[in-house]
Amino acid sequence: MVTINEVAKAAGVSISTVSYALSGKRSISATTRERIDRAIRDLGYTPHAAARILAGAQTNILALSAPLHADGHFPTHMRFVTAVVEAAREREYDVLLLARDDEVTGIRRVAGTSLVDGVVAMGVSQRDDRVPLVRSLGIAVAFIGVPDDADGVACVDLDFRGTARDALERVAAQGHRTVGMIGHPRGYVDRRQGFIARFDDGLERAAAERGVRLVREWAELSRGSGARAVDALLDVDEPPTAIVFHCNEPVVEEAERRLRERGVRVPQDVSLLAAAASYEPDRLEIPLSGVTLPIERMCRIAVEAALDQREGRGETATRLLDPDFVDRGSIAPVS
Amino acid sequence: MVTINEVAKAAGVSISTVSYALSGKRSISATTRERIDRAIRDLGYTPHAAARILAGAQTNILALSAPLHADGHFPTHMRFVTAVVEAAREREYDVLLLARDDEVTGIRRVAGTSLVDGVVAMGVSQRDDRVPLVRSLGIAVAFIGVPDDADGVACVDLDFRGTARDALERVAAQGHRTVGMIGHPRGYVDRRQGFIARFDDGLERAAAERGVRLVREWAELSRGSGARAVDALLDVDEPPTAIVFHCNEPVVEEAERRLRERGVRVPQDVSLLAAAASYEPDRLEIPLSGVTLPIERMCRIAVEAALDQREGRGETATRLLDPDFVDRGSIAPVS
DNA sequence: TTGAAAGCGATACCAA
DNA sequence: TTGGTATCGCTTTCAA
Repeated sequence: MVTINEVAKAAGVSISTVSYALSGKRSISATTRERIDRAIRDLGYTPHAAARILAGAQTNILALSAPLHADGHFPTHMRFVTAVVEAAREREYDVLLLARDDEVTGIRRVAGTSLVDGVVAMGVSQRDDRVPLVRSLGIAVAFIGVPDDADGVACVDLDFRGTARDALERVAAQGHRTVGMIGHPRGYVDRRQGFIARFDDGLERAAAERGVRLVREWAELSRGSGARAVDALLDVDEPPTAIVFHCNEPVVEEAERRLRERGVRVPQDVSLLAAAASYEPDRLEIPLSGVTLPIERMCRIAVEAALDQREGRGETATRLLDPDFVDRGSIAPVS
Repeated sequence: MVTINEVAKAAGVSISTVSYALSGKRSISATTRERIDRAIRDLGYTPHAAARILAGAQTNILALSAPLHADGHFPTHMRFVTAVVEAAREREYDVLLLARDDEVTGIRRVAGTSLVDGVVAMGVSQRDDRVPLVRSLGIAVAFIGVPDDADGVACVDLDFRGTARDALERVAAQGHRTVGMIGHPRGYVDRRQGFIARFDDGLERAAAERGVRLVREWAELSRGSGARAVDALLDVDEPPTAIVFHCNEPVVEEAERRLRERGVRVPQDVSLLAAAASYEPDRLEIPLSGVTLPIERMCRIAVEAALDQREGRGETATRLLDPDFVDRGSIAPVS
C-alpha cells in the first residue's frame, strides 16, 4: 500500500502539503502541485478510506435500508435501489445496502459504528419502526414514503392523494359516473403501506365530491387475479365506464388481455387510467394515460435530503411531489 | 460519540483491556468483564468502524459489482443482489453496492482506498474488463459467471453445458427426435454472455450425439416475442415434439399462453422443459419440469470464495454446479 | 506558500 | 490477568 507519507517523500514536501493538494483546501504553488501530482501518478497512490474517515469528518457512505417483503414487486424495488445508487454517486457517495437485516438492527449497526453519513429508507410502512429509531439515533435520514408519524424526519413521496383526486377528476370530466379501480394486493394494505391508504382516501373523497360511484377491486400478484378483477368489475348490472389502475404491471397486463378477450375496446367502451405507475405505461399492449411514479426523482431528492441534513441546511419535512399526467389516448368521453 | 476511552474510564480499566474484552482475544477476569459490560451498556458504546479498520486488518465490507444492463431482467438481478447481501451478512459482512459506475472504476475506487475486503462480481461477460483489473489489483474476488479467461480467479456458475446436455438427453430418452428451443434475447448473446454460448454448445453437441434435430428461436423480453417464438417453432412441416426453454419468465408465460390458445396440450402434444430457470417453474400456469438456477447457492459460494481468499485458504478455480432436475410432469414420451 | 505535530479511535505488542 | 503505548494513514491547527 502506498501512503501519503511515501508520496510526500517522493515529492519532497510534507504530508500536510500533499493532503492540501488533494483536498484543495489551501493554495499550492504550481511547481509543488506538479511534483505532487507526478509522485501520486508514479506511485499509484489512493488515499486510505478508513484513515480519511477517521481523521476527517465524513465517510462518504450512505446506507440504503431496503427491506424486501416476500410479496413485494422485485422490478420496482430494483429500480429504487438503482436510482438511489445513481443519485448517491453523483454526490461522490457509495451505497451500503441493508436488505436482509431486520430493519432496525442494520441501521443501528451502521449508524452506531459511524460507518455511514446518513440513511435512505425505502419500503416505508405507516407505523415504521425505523422512524423512532433514527429519531433517537439523531442521524441524517430520508424516507422514501411517508409514515404516519413523520415529525422531524425528511420524507419524499408522490402525492398519492392528489394523484387519486386528479385521476378521478379527469375521468369525471369526461362524463364517467361509475368508475372502477383495480388496486394493489390486499397484503400491501394489511402491511399498512401508507400510500395505498392515501390513494384510496383521495379517490373516495374526490368521487364523493363529484357524485361519482366508485367500484373497487384488489388484485394479487398471482396469475389470474388481474383477469378476475376485470370480470368482477364488468360482470354486474351497471359496470364502470372507466377504470383506474393502481397496481403493478403484471396485473395491468393481464387486465388488458382480459379486456381484449372480452372484446372491450379502449377507450370506446371503457376508459383506462394508470395511477402512480411503477412501470412504463406507454410500453403496455394498450398504452395508458396517467401518472408515472417518478422513482428517479424521488430517490434523488431523498439522497440529497439525507446528505444535506449533515450540513445543517437539510429539510426535515415531508415533500410530496405533484402528479404529472401524460395523455396516451386511453381516456375518452363516456358514450 | 462514546469512545473506548470513556468506557475504559467508566469501568476503571485500561483501553487495551476493553479492547480485549470486546474481541475475546485474551482472557479477562469475570469481575473485570462485568464492569466493562456494564460500562458499555450504560454508555451505549459501539466501536467506531473506521478506527477499527485502520488499526485492525479488515473492513468487514464486501463490494458487489452489479452492472445493470438496460435489457437485463430486473427480478433476476434483484434476486442475486439480495442473495449476496444475505450470504455476506451471515459472515458478518456488509455489502457496498456498485451499480451505476462503469464496472472498472467502481472496483478500482473501493479497492484502491481499501474500503472493502473483497469483491463479488455478477453480470459477467465472456471478455470482462473486470478480470484483468482484479488480477492486476490482486484483490480477493469471486465472479458469478465464467469469463473466457478465468485463470487465477474464483468463479461460480451453474454448469450450463451439463444442464443443456441433461435437458436434451431427458427428452431424447422419451423418444423425441425433433426438439425446439426458445432462448434468451439475442442482445444477451451479442453482449457475449458466456452462459448462453455454453448452453447452446451443450445442447448442440448432445443433439448431434443423439441424432436429434434441433430447432432454435430467440425471444426478446418485449411483449409478443414469446408467442411469436412458439408460432415460429410450430408453424412448420415437422414441428418439434418437445421444447426446451432457456429464457426469462415473461417469455415462458407468454409461450404457455400461446400454446393454450393454439390448443396444444402439455405434455400430450408437446413436452416442455425449463432449463436454468431464474424463476420458479412450479408457479407457472403449466408447471415445468427442469432445472432451476440455484441463485442463493451460487451467491453463497461466491461470497465465501471471495472472503476465504483473504485468509489464504481460498480457491481461485472455477466451480460449476451440477444441474438439479425436478420432475413436474411436463415431459412425456413422444406419441 | 509550506511544515511540524496533535489528534481521530481503535488494535495489539511488550511489559509487568 | 492487566496496563502502557506505538501504530494504522490521514486531516487540520498552529507556526513559520
